[in-house]
Amino acid sequence: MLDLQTSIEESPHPAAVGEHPQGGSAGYPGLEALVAGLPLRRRTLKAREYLFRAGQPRSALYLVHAGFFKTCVTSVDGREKITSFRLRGDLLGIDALDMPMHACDAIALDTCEVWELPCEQLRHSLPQFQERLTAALAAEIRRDWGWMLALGTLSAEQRVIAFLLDFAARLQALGFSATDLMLRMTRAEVGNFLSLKLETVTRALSRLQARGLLAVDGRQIRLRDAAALREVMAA
Amino acid sequence: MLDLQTSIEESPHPAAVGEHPQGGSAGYPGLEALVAGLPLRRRTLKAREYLFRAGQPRSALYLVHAGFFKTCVTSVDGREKITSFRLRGDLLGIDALDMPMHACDAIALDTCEVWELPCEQLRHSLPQFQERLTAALAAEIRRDWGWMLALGTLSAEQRVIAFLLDFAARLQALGFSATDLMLRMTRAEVGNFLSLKLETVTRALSRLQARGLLAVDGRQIRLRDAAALREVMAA
DNA sequence: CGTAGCTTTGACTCACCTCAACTTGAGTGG
DNA sequence: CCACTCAAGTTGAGGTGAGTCAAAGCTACG
Repeated sequence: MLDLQTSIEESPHPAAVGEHPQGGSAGYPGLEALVAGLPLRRRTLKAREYLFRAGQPRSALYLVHAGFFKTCVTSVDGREKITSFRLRGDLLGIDALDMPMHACDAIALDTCEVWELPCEQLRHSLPQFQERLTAALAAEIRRDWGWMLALGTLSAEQRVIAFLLDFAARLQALGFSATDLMLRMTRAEVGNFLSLKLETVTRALSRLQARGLLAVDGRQIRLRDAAALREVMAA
Repeated sequence: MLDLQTSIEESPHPAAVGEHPQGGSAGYPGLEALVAGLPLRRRTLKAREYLFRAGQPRSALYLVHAGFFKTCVTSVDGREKITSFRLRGDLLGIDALDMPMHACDAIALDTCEVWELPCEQLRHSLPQFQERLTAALAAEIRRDWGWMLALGTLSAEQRVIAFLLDFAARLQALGFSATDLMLRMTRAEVGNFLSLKLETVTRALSRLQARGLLAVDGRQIRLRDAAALREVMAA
C-alpha cells in the first residue's frame, strides 16, 4: 500500500469529513453530494492532458472527482506560474465564471475524472448551487491570499514545509493519511508553485530529512514530526 | 494641480470608461451606477482608520466611492501582507462573502467614503447584483493570479514597473492621468505588496529615474516612457 | 540495455536584504 | 520664528539566501 492516493479509484467521500480550516483547501464538502444524483457528463483524462486552456471557450464548470490537476497562468511574454493544485471535490474553471473564455490552463497530473457542471442550468434549478459557487469563489480568494502571504514572508525551507502541511491537510480531509503523502508533481512544479527553483526544493527536503523532520523517498514523503515542522515554519 | 487624485472630491464616473484588460483592476464599471439610486448607508473614514478587521462580524459589503484603501492579511505568527489596494468602484469584503466574519483588514490610506451594500437584500431585489458579485469574485481571483505570476517571475525592478503601470491603468480607467500618479502609500507599503523591502523599492525608482524612464518626487511619479517601461518589464 | 526525464549534490554568483547614516518635510510647542 | 520630534525617504557598505551552472545518480519504459 505505497500509493495511497491512487487516483482513478473512488476516494473516500469528502462529505464524511469536517470543514476545512481557513484557506487551507479549495474543497467544498457537499458539492459533490449535492450534484451526485444528477445526470452529469463525466470526462476522464490521462496524465499531461489539458482539461482546458486559457483562451478556449468556456461552457461548463468542472468538479474533480478523481485524480489531480494543476492550473497555470501564462504572461504574454511566456512566464508561467502554477496557481493551484486541485484534488477531489475542487472546482476547475471558477476563475472565468464571468467570461466566455477560460483564464488559465487546467492540466491533469494523473489519470483523472471530472464531472461537468452546466452552471447556467444548475444556478436556476438548484437553489443551493449559486450559494456554493459564491463560497467557492470567496474561499479561492482567501486561499490565494494565504499563499501570497506565505510566498512573500517565508524562506524557501518554510515555504516547502507550508506546502507539505497544506497538502497533507487536504489529503487528510479526503480521508487519506495525514503523514504519508505521495506528491503527484515534480520538484520543478512544486518549485514553480512556491516561486522557488527545483534545486532549492530538493535542498530544502534534504535538509529537513537530515534533521529527521521528514523522510523523503522520491515523491513519497513521510512527515515524521509535524509539530516540529510547524515550529520551523513559524520561526 | 499637483494632487490629481484628491480623494474626497467626486472622481470622474467609472462607467464613462471602457472595460479593464484582464486582471488589471478590481473595479467593475457599472456597479456604482447600478446602486446609485438606492438609499445606501454611506460612511466616511479618515486616513489610517479601519473599515473592518479580520475576525469582526461581517454584515455588509462596501463599495469604495472615494479615497483609497489597502487590505491586509495577517498570519497567526504575525507576518503581514497587503493583498490589494482598492480605489473608487472596487468592492471591499467580497473575500468573506460566505463567512460570518471578515477575513482581512481594510484600512483607509486617505479620507474615504464607502457605500454600504446590504448584499442579502440586493441579491434578491436587484437581479443583476448577484451576477456582478460573481464577476467581481472571479475577477479578483484572476487579479491575484496575475500578481502571483508577477511576484514569482519578475525582478525587483520589474515588479515596481508592473505596479506603477497597473496603478496608472487603474487611475486612467477612473479618468485620471495615465502618466502622472500620486502614490497614496508609503514605500514600505508598496514593498510589502510586491514582496520587497522598502529600500529595494526606493532603489528601483532611483535607477529608473536615472535612466530617464520616470520622474520621482516623493510619492508623485511621472511615467516618462511607458513603452520603455513595458519593455524593461518583459525583458 | 539504452535513453529520457527526474532528482540530488556541489561550487560559485548575484540580487536582494540588513544595517546604518543622513536628509527631508510636516507637525508641535516654546 | 525657531527648535524639536517623528515618520518617511534616500543612499552606501557589506552579508547571505537562493539562483545558476554543471555533473552525476536514479527510474521508468521502450
